[in-house]
Amino acid sequence: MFLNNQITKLPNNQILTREFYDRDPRRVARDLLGKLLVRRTHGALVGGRIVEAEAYLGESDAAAHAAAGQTLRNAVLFGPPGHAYVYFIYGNYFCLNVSCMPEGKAGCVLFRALEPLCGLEQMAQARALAAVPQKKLRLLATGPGRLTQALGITRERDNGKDLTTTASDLVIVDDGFRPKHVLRTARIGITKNPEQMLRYVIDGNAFVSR
DNA sequence: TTATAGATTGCCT
DNA sequence: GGCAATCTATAAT
Repeated sequence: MFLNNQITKLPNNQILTREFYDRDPRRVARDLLGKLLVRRTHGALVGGRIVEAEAYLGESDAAAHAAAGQTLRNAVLFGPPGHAYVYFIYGNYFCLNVSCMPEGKAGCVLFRALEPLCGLEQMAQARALAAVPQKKLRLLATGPGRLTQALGITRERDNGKDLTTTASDLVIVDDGFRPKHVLRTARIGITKNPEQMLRYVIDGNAFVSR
């Protein structure tokens, strides 16, 4: 069902604009569900549909990197909206966020899972998987660490990148898809401020983590 | 200068 | 279901 739904073209006019991200991260996270996150390198498209995302707020949110104020590491969060914030976690993985809110105000959305739609081979290769077994498609880009690995996202390569320009090789586009039902749950893996319902998932989608 | 916790994953029992 | 691996930012000595 996924393989015969592959994407071959990405019209530039469907790239989400800076205004889209210039809002409360909770609204942005909700609206990012169903959009496409795609890496385009020498003509090839690699990516899929966003099915899970988490909102991180500013100083009021103890779980957010911005909670302690601006540092060298989290500076992107305080910059203009629509830029990639990539950080290294647990000595092994990168996590991809997009900055929200106007310049000077922190806030972001963490991408947690994709439904793979294009470049499955490249993703499998990037994930060091020998093949793409139908039963294990979830292993390609479900989970924030797997997602970044599948798209080759690193801090050096992508941190601070503007995701709203046609020149960017990493973009988020609207192909018209609208999720039927969205669920809100607690965020995963955090210890501070765990009770807030800031994780957004497409209800019933098989590529949501857990 | 040293210690520790962390927005995870994969392998172990 | 439990836990080690591994790097970095930040807190503690």
